[in-house]
Amino acid sequence: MAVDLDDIDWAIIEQLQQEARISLSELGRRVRLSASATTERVRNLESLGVITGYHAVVDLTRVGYPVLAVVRLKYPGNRHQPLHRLLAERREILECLRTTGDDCYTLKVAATSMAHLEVLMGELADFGSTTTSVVYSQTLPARGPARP
Amino acid sequence: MAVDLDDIDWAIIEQLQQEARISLSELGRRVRLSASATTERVRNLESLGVITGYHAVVDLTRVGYPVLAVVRLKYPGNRHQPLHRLLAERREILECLRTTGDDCYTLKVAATSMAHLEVLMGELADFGSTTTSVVYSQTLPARGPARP
DNA sequence: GTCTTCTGCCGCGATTCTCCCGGTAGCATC
DNA sequence: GATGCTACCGGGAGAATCGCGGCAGAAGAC
Repeated sequence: MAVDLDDIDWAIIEQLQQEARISLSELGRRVRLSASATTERVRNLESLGVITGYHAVVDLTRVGYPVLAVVRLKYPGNRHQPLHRLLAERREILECLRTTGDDCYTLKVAATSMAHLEVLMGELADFGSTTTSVVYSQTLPARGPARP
Repeated sequence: MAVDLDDIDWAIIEQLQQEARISLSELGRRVRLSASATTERVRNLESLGVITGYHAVVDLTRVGYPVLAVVRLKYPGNRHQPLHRLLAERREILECLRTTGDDCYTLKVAATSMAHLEVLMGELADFGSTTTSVVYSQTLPARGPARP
């Protein structure tokens, strides 16, 4: 499952984690490789599934979602289909992790207001008992892994 | 704080959330605008702080971090500096949210093995009591917000 | 030793994109 | 109707991308 990556691969990954929109020639300059060799490396990392995508990140508050919450969902049954349907419909749910422990799922939810959050919590409560924590701040800007 | 965005801005945001490395001309084609107008809009979204960055996402397993965990940290004191230092040093900590409720912080941690996770948990336990849940799977690929 | 194959890199030319500019349509304001 | 303003378009210089052939070094066969 794990792919082995040399220093240059890691340098490429670090750069693209930070600034995904730099040109391949600029990236090549930074990792000291020609543009064509860099292109080949990047394509390779993509097709190996090491790099899974490139995403713009937006400021949730500035686009109208000032409320962010972490929800833990304790889900008694085994019937996961309806939850999956909700995840697909409700774009306010930004992330959903299935975990060990008492709380089967941990979700990250964005809301336009506390009233909106209340509505979303109502929908989630259909599936089991929830524990909600509102986020004060992102202490860390989300980031990717470094070389082990 | 919130910026008001029209349909075209949202179309641009949606496209760049999905595929951040498309060219500005291609983006322009998709949102039915000339390349130069598109460029101007994107620059504007960046300088308004709506778009905060572009990041490559990697497959954690394929780069050597097969273990992902969500850690809740109950932090009794008020002295947050040491934790901030740990966050800066330890790149295995991918995300850190400060939240309401009993557990002051919620972290996302990547580890190379359970043994490695154990070490990381030991370091976090210095700050307070922790609750760790290992992640089975990401039910949802992390995504950004849609138009409210 | 040397022949073959393979891998990773480079350089080149055709196409495409980016960047910066001036120009213009629409819409207020005076 | 003159003036500014905003958002857009088009054009041209320069840069980036893409696909190709070619080359150096390593590995393996004999």
